[in-house]
Amino acid sequence: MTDILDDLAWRGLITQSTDLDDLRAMLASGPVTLYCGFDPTAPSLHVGSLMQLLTLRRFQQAGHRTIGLVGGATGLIGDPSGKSAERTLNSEEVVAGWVEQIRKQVSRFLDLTADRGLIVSNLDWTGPMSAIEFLRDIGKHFPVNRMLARETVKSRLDTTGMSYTEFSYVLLQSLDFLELYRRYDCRLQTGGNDQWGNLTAGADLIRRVEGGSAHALTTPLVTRADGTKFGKTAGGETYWLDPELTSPYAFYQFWLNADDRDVSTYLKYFSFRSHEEIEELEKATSERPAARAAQRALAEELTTLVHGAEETQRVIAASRALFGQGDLGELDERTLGSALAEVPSTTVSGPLPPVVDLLAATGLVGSKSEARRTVAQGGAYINNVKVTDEAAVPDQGDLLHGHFLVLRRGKRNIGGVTVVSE
RNA sequence: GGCGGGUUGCCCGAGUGGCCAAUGGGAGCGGACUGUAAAUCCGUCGGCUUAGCCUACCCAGGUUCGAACCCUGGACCCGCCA
Repeated sequence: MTDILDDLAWRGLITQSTDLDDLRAMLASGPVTLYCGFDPTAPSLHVGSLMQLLTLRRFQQAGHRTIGLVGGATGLIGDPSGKSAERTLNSEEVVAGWVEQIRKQVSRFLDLTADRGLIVSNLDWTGPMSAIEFLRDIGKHFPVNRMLARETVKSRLDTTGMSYTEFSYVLLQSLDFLELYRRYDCRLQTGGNDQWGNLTAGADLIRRVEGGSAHALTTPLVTRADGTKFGKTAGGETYWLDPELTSPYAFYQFWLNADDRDVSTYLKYFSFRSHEEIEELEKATSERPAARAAQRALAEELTTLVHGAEETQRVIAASRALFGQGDLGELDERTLGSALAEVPSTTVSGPLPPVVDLLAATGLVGSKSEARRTVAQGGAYINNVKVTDEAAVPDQGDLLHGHFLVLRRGKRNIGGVTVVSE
């Protein structure tokens, strides 16, 4: 088996780590228990969290024991890392609901059989703890002058300020590491690079309290060549892992549309393909970028990982059908119907409404005004035929197989209309 | 506590009684070029039952034929002094 650290390093997945030689020796001497935490700050994890999930998975595949921690407690407090302003607290009920969602998602990526991996919530040990206990046993090990020197705190002191609640966050996360060290002999915590301070604080606490040695390892912040935020739509919406929040089709398209300049980096970060296969794909990208072999491979692999093989085949088929060069009318009814089931759609019964209304109904545009504008600018299509009249109304003859319309806005936003009998 | 400044569309920011749905920039969107890529250029950018109407310039009142712009009260933010 290749050394896990060598693999991570090759993939560019190590940004910072505590004593690498020591960590390497530890990992080489036998299975190590490690963990990574996921705070319930939303009902779902997103593509950014994926990197952490997959890193845990890599460790697990290398024979180590992984713990996925769900932040039932920390999610109630709010991590100030990387945040420029105080966040509003979410209610306990809301967070409790999210904990369950996140727990399910994390479980998907880990092998939880035979003690190879487990899922915990930090509320289990933080909940029963008294304030006095917390302040005496944990707080005592955190000198305020050192806390104030932390980048997260410093930047906020000069600007928007920070509540005691968020100020204390690092203590809770450190307590988690200590607790997992005690319970499971957990020796390593991984996380995004913005977590470095939180991770090392935990390792320090373990040293102070237990005299033990524990490590921290961070992964890079994922960037995009065009400078926009990774994992967000152009409009700023997040790509979630939950199929209810981001459809598998949209998820697949997200990866498929990766910039040529980024795709090789993403393959290394996110794919489980071998180094050789990845190098092959890199070569393919530089030789025939238009074929987007790397993007296709990446999109297929990750969609499979997150949404399953079956769903992935459906979205690939849908993408192929809808973006194909051929006539949409030549697709058989079943293929077309399934393809449209994957994209934003609407159903109508009764007389067909104007194109403008249909565009708005599918969500392809935000308003009818926008729909009119799109038509006026020549960016609206029905069944791949440009719509030139703002008042256009499709007729029965436009319906494919008697009940489908394929709407398109711009180059790559496709929606569907299904006509049902009343 | 005292004095002063500010709050405008997704963001930044101009506008100080009618010509303002509101200059300009950014983001977004569409087009051209391509490869469902990038860069570039062009266009567009509150909503609607679209020659018109409705809603909007922190909130609530008022003055006026007419207010984002004037007056009164309120909320929030930011400087300087203490």
